[in-house]
Formats: sequence, C-alpha cells, structure tokens
Amino acid sequence: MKISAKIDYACRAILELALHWPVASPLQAQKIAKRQKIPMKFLVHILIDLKESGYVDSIRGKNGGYVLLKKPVDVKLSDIVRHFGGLGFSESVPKTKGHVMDAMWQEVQASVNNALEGINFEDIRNKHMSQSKTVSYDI
Amino acid sequence: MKISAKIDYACRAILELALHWPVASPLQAQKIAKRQKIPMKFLVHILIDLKESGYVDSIRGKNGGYVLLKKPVDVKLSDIVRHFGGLGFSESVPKTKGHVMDAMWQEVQASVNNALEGINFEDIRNKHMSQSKTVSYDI
DNA sequence: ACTTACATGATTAACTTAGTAATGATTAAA
DNA sequence: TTTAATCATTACTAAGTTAATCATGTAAGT
Repeated sequence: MKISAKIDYACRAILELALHWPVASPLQAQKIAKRQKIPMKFLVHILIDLKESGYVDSIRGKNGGYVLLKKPVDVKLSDIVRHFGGLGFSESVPKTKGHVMDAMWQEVQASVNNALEGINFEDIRNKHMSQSKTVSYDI
Repeated sequence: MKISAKIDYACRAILELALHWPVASPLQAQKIAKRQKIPMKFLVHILIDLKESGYVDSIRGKNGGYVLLKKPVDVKLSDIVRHFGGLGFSESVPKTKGHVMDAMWQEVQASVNNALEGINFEDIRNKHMSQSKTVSYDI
C-alpha cells in the first residue's frame, strides 16, 4: 500500500509545469521527463490523464507541449490524487457494508483528504525552489 | 490503493477478540471466521501474524483458541496497520530521495498516522455494540 | 513535404493479493 | 491412550494490478 508511481509522477509533472508557469510557451513532455526522471513513454499517458482532469492542456505540432491551465495555488494535491483513482480507504472488503470497520476507515480517509486538500502546487513549488539551488531553464 | 483485505480482516479479528475480552476462555479461529465472515484458511495466517505482533496469544489443542493479550483500549488501529506493513505514503518512487514530493507524501503520511493513533479497539468495540443489536455469545 | 510533438490502443513482465491445499504439532478429554 | 479439536507451517496458485514499452496515428509549424 503505497502512493503509486503514476500519482507521484503526475504530481512531479504538475510541479514542473508549475515551475514553468505562467510562461506563454508550452513545455514539452520530453523536458518534463528528463527533468523529473520520468520514463517518457509512461509520462505521455499520465499527461493525457492530466489533460482529462482539466488542469493541463496540450498543444500539438512543432513547438507544442503542455501548459498548466490553472494557477498553481488553485491545484490541490487532492485534485490530482482523486483524478487518479484516489486512495480508497473506505473500500476495504466488498459486500460488508455497514461494518464498523468501514466507518473507521472512512475516518482515516477523511483525515487523508483533509491533508491533501491543504497542499497546493504553489506550496510545493515554493518548497521545491527553496531546497534546490540549481533550477535553470533554457526556453 | 486501498486498505488491504488482510489489514481489514486483522482488525475485524481483533474486534472479535475485544468483544470477547476479558473472558478467560480462548476464542476459536473458526468462530472468529464465521462471525466476521473471514475465509478460515486465510484467517489462520492473519492470526499467526497478529500473534507475532504480541497483541494476541494462542492456546493450542482442544478448547484452544486465541486471546487478546492487551486491553482493547491499549490496542490502536495504528498498531495493527503498522504490523501489516503500514500504508507507506512516503515510499512513492524509489531512488529519488530528497524530492520535494516525498516531503509532501510524508506530510500526508503523518496525518494518516495521527488518525490511526487516535482510534483504539475500545472505541471500535463500543461503536460496534451501539450499532448492532444482535450480539449473542454462547461460550 | 518534413519534422516535431502529442494521441491512442495493444501488449507485457513483474509483482502483489487473496486466497487454497496439505500436512504437522499440541493438548484436552473420552 | 486413543481420538478429536485446534493451532502452525510451508507451498502453491489464480487473478489482478502496476509500471512500463511498442507501434502506429494525428496535428501543426516551417
């Protein structure tokens, strides 16, 4: 039971787009992949998922790439996690609705949601910038 | 990403033992399985795991079974979850230590831990008893 | 046209999960 | 002292999930 690579990669991709924001030019998947060390072929699928979520848009063709549609402060960790299927605490074992344990898992779930709601990508970007000295963009 | 059946079953087994507590006689795996609708063969493994955790002990032979070693109030949800490998938020993608996202997942992890610490099996037992009218024991 | 870049669906190897099966060991009771 | 109940241990397995890769298609700028 851990955060899936997919969710983690998705967040890193959003972070990368947030670092690039609000520059007018799109950021290519290739660059995101390289900077965040995400397998390129895998990233493509993730970016399409993110596009579906509405937080990201893509521009095809030469000079194409991806852009963040919202302000980083308006993208919460919970948004991304939820779009990738969430963390599903309350699901536990099927066919046992009403079991007291389900209520307990829901309590835990609620606190997770709360934590995820409280973190947005401006926070993440700021934290990232304060801890890494070597961010250089050649756009 | 959901609570595994194993963790959920483990908690239900503990709950069952907590409902039986502090009766002197042990409770048989068979009864736990039936009452909590846990596959018997699977439960056996779970009970052995729980024994390792030190919260439960077993008595072999005829009239054997399992007993809760601690007061329900002293068994926290976090204890059981941790013993079964935890929820592992902070693990995400390997070989990327120091990435800002790891710090974020750790924050989430902390809030989960906090929630799990705050729930003990006396609470769970009480909640269970208040919502189910039909608990009958024939010991 | 040609190149660059995103889009989409199929496929796959490795791993995890949720069990089952078979057999052994221990103890109480008849 | 045999028998039956009960826990212990190891091995196995089917199904599902994950983390990718591959092949091919579509769009757009030059």
